[in-house]
Amino acid sequence: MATQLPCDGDGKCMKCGKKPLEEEKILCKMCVAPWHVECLLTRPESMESVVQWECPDCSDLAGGESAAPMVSGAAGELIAAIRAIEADSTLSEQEKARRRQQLMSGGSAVSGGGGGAEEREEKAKDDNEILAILGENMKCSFCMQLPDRPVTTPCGHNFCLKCFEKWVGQGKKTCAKCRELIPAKMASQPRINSSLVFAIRMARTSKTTSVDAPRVIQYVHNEDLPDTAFTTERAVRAGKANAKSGRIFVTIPHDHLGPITPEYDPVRKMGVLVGDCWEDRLACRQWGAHFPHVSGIAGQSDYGAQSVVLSGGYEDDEDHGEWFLYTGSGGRDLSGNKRTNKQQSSDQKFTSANQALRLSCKKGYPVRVIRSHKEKRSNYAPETGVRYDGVYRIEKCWRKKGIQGFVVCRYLFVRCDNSPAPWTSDERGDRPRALPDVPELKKAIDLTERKESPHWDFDEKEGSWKWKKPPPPSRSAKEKGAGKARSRKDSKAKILKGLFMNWAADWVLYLSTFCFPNEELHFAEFSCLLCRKVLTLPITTPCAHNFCKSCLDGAFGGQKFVRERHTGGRFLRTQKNVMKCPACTMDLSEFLQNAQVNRELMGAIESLMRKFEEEQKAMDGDEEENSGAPAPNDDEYAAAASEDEENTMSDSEETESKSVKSENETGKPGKPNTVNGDGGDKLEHSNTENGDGGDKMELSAATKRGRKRKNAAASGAGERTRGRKAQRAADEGDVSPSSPLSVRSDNEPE
DNA sequence: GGGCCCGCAGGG
DNA sequence: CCCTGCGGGCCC
Repeated sequence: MATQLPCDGDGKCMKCGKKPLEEEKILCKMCVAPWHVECLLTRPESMESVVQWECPDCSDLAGGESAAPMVSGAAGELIAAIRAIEADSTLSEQEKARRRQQLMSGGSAVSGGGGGAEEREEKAKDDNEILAILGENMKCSFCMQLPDRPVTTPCGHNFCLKCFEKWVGQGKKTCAKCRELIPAKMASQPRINSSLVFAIRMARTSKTTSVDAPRVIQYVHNEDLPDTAFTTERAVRAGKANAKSGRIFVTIPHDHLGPITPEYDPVRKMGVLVGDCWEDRLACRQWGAHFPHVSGIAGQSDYGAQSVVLSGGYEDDEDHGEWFLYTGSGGRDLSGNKRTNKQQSSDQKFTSANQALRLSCKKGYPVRVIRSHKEKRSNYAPETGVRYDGVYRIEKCWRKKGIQGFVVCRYLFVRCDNSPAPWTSDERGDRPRALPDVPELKKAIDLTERKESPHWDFDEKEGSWKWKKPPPPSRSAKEKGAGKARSRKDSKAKILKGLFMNWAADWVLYLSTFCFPNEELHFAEFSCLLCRKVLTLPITTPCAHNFCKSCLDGAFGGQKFVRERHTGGRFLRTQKNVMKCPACTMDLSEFLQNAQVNRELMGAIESLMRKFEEEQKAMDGDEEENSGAPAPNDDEYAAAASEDEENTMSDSEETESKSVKSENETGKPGKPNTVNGDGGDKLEHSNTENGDGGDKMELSAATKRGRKRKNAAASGAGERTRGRKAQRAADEGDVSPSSPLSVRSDNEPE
């Protein structure tokens, strides 16, 4: 087994030497050491396994098969001690973490503790301790509070964004705490440190939740998935410049306004949560947050706008987090087959997308807002990828002369979401706020303000934002169903290729497409809400959530149903231990005392499973028996070439049945294609890596007429210029000249 | 890091 | 059908 190494004290990966971002690191649950995910031979497969992840050193030691060479005897003892903490079922996860850390930093492990009487107080004390520790280490040196919108200097000191900006604004160039020089870039473009936001928020939540019901339970989940690599089983699809979109996971109609709530989310059953991140626009699209692939505005001029992306495409944009000024689209010269152009060349008007935004302004509709890492001038943009930041209302819109001298449409967006923004450690969402002062309004032309009362508004009684007037009915005929979006025309192999059958969502998609096309299959019935895989020994709670028995056992590992209490000599009545359903707030302690496996459900699943296996076997036959080792780059699951409905001429003959050969050329040094090293004996969750080698991406077979632009001819050869990659491939003799790109088919290449 | 290119998706 | 578009990979 190749040696694997963690990150060193400076945060540098000892394997590749790079300094991974926070989100590219994973912490071992045993020794709390950070590891660079990219350099791991085997990556965790799911969120759950991220939380439960053990580094190669610790797991090697545990397995006892081959002790990792760099773990000394002393370290072995340390790990044993950590294991003891880990095994102590009387400790909360938090307490375990605390003790692990104590151990790592040289303190001695606190012995188990009997879990009895003062548990609650003890816990509260711990939580305060966490807050205290947090406060010590990262108080803003200016206001001496836990930083609001924390920014972190390279020297590792934390400040409120506002305080920091003030400091820098005074011309200071060194860290207020250690006098280390602040790099100019950081000084001018500080970014919110989201890990810190998370840490502060967690500390605050744990403090409040120890007393009462968790208010921000959604945030726990939410923050569970900011890392693009692990957010969802399929969201990680490596984006390709010209790729087709993957399947849409949510069931909202295309013109859905407002937040995407759980009922539209058969996969996670959570909806799209504020703070959800994706690697790119394609993945974001798959969750319905913003459908257009390139366009920054989703909307229809006579209906309203669904969403916008802040991506730095227009220099007039101005981002203040809770509110921002957005620029309309258009006014640019896109000739020469361009999709974007930094240069304005004409005035923008309130038409199409711009008009859609204006309509949403007038009606007071909520607009979903996505921020992209490409927006470099904003403090609030994510470091990587794109992020859903909740809904905003457009309070005013107008036109003005933009920076480049042409008139642009302007929109004042103000946040109005029930969940706090990703950059605050608030526990609550927005309250109605006064409109900001916008100096440029003085020079506004065509100012539009809302006259009627807004459809989406704050309900004082409920203390939350909601539809005060019903949203306009969807006009979108087809709803994107997670299961139904696929047509029967798709080859089974093609679908299967992208799926991982342990995941109930994928499994249900497969079943509902091929085995039970006429049945309504739901995700929930088959998936464990904890492991998200197909239920084994399912238990259905009174609140109608399903879990594997083992997962549920694990969730409440060893907790007692009642607590004995006594003060001094007096015994008090035993107190019920509250055991909340992992999916909602219902107390399951009663139920769990006699929880029974849902035999009927199990039977149903088993028979479905049988059916599935039959289908699969049949298919394996068709596919000439090639399902052995899951080679990361295998092409055998290639798909029927064209499924383009819009292609009226069935020119599939033109799409030669040729697969681009992939001898696993390992790509260029910079980009490891196949991380999965040894395939191992179990199926890898390999869709992240495997489809990734550019040539192997499935692309639409027929290339349509090239784009007919006014002066398209000026762009080059009279006939459509072939893509460079195709050109290169052709040069290598891999692709016949008539076939544009890697066309794939069910057949093996001759 | 800037420029070029182009399949896709959606509006009208 | 035609037009537009705050992408993203790749080459220079």
